[in-house]
Amino acid sequence: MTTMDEHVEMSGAPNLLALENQVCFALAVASRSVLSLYRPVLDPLGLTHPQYLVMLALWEQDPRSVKDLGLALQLEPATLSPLLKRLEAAGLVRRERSSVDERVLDITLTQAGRQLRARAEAIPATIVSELGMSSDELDDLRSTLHAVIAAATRRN
Amino acid sequence: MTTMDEHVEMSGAPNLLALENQVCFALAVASRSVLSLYRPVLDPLGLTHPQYLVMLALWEQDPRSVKDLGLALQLEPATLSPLLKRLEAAGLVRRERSSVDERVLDITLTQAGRQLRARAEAIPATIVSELGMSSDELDDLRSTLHAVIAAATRRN
DNA sequence: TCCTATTACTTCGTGCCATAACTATTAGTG
DNA sequence: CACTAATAGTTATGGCACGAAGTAATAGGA
Repeated sequence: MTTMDEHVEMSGAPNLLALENQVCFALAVASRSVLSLYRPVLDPLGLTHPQYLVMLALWEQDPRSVKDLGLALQLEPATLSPLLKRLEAAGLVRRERSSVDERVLDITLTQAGRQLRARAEAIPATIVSELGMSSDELDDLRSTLHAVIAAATRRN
Repeated sequence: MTTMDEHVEMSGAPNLLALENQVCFALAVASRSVLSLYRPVLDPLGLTHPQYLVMLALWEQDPRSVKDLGLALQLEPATLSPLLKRLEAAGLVRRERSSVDERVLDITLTQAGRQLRARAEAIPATIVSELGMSSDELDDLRSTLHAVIAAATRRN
């Protein structure tokens, strides 16, 4: 038997190439549509969503190297490099070569960067309320997503 | 009580700003990591993942307008416009103004575009096998994602 | 009919994302 | 010690994504 929302042809054979049956499509749309909820919330803080994630990582630990941030956020250094320059231009972080290893760039929060955390505290609740989903549903979603991430990066 | 994979502080209060607790982060990483599985599979077809989704939409129905594709794929016309030009340059689609309404651009599959479908048939199974998740898990994931999409776009 | 509003698409600017090629520094080995 | 390999980050290129502004065509109302 097939699940309730799988698109099935008249013949009874599921169309494997039907857009609605693609998990990748659902993932892409879900990601874009949820992220778009953050735009109006992050705009007043002067952050994009990826920048917000970098700030979350730095609020957990600081300073951190570019490589370390890349591991935490699953982003290439080539993506982080210009992003961190924008955060520096916004006055939220400092970018300084490590004195013990000149290859490493220490990303440190500025005073303004640390203070921004207080304004960010309200964001998760705002988004959850806009989504209108229960914590149980969200917990379920998050653990399902973690399973997919594990599956997709197993052989990485 | 809290769920198994939620990050909780020593104090017992969950850190709402912890990276690992963010659904948006899990969504972004899951989307990127699953999409990255498609790259080596789509490369031989000369398609990027968004281009593949457009082809899926056109294989379901053709011709379609840019607006129609945008509704089906949840993409802005400003995103589709250059993407469709690249598909045209690749010889997969034709871009022609509708004769009944000159504002509308009819996107039509070329012979090569229709023929590409045969080579794409194998893709879903390939990806599912690489992911190594059961159909039940994938069905569950897809319906969960559809619920999130509905929640996030409710007020669109 | 004319004039305005709407619609469909395009263009522009900014930012994200990945791969590849490059520079500089450090580590490891003979 | 010198030479090579490995590591950290940057830059370049191509493509995706969105908002805002613009153009052309159509629809609707006075």
